[in-house]
Amino acid sequence: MEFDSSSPIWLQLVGECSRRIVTGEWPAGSRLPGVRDLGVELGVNPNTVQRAMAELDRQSITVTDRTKGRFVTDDVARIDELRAQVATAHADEFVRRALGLGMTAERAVQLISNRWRAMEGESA
Amino acid sequence: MEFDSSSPIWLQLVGECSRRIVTGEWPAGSRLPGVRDLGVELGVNPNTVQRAMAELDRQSITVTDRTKGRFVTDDVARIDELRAQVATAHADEFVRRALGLGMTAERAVQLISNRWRAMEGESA
Amino acid sequence: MEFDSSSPIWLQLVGECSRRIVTGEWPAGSRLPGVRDLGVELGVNPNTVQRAMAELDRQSITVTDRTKGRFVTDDVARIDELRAQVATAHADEFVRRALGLGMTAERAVQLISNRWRAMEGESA
Amino acid sequence: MEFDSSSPIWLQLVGECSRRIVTGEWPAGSRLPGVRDLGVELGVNPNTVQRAMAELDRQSITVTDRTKGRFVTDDVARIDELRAQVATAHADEFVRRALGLGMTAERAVQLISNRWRAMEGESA
DNA sequence: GTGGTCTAGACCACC
DNA sequence: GTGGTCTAGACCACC
Repeated sequence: MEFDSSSPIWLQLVGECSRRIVTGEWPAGSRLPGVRDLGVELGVNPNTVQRAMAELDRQSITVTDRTKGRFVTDDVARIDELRAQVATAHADEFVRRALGLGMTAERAVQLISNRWRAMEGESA
Repeated sequence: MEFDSSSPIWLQLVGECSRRIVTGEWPAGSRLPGVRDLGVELGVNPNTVQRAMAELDRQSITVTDRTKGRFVTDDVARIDELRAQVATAHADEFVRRALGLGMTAERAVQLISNRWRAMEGESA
Repeated sequence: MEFDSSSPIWLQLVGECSRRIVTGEWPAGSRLPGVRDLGVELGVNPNTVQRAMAELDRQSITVTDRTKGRFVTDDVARIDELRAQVATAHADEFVRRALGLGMTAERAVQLISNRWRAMEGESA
Repeated sequence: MEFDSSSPIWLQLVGECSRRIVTGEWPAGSRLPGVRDLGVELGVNPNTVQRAMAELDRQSITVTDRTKGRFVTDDVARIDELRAQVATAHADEFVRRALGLGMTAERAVQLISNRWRAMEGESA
């Protein structure tokens, strides 16, 4: 994974883990890798991973059992909520760029529709 | 500017310059900074800038006068075309992510519509 | 190989490689020498060879496998197209010279016919 | 002017001067530049120029008056003959290349015809 | 091993 | 001054 200098690495890690959870890469209720393993995989210090994990716990996205490890929440409503947040963030990024290009809302919606059909066709 | 290792720096420079042109930051017909100045601004070697500029020239996005410098094309139709390409790339990125989140086309379009109203309100 | 200063070496290399391909010296689908070997053979820097090779790739005259090397396209239609381009360039050079000598089209065509018979006889 | 190492420079100079004479750049009967001036213009030693001039004299393409200088022959028949030699050399080069590309005589003649019309149109 | 990228620095043409 | 080219050499990914 690539990090940029626009925000703290631990915050970027929160985003990356959220992405894995809402895409189902890390399913509800599944066990997360340990902080040391994650640190090695992502090339960051375990302490930095720990700080990101603490934030996920705080947001009830993950829960920690001191003896068994850390797990994705099994509260699917919480995951749905997180997925909505992630989706909104993606939408906001697109809208911000489209506004920068001087597009109208109608044109933006039309473009998304067209590209959706095109990309759905590709993968089908 | 931040570069990642997913693609060559010169290609990322092509993208960055295209962005500046289609957003009007570098207007049609305006003079670009010299390759040496751009190199300093972006923290890369002038030769790498040169390689990106050669690609812009090749795509008729810019034109070069060996002695006066390099200029954004004054062919606004070409810039419109480029803007459409950039918009499509942004749309594709959103669609790809939305598909990864398991969204439907209807939901995606609705989300863009909602966020457009929200962000338009912000900037207004 | 001899280079002149009328055009960049990398462009002259594109021409030389095209010539080898359309004459069958480098057959369709065959592997090209590596950029380092070609550099030694032609007496130029491997980077300059690389620049020429990139242009051949861009024009789909060659295709590159990062680990196996670079190959002449096996698309014979593409090679036929290139051969036609090279032939036109040769014809243009002759016509330009003939015009400079004040020849008429009829005389030029007659001369080519006569010389063709003469040279065909030589090689036969 | 560019020289290559395939033949002696004085011989290449003979060719260059012949070219200037048959194209009318140096008209029949006109005075040639001195060997020192030509040496400077072409970047070669005056002795080398002298050797080329001697060959032109020998072929009766030029005539030398010890006191007035060297002149293009005013024998237009000799210039016509030279022009025919130059034209044949150009034709031979084209034919040799066309044979290398595997063309037929018919195709070669047709190509010259087509390109003649195209280039005549351009300059018209 | 293969090709691809980047840097540093020299040199060139053109004005 | 401007951009364009070339070289030398390091380093990378991929296998």
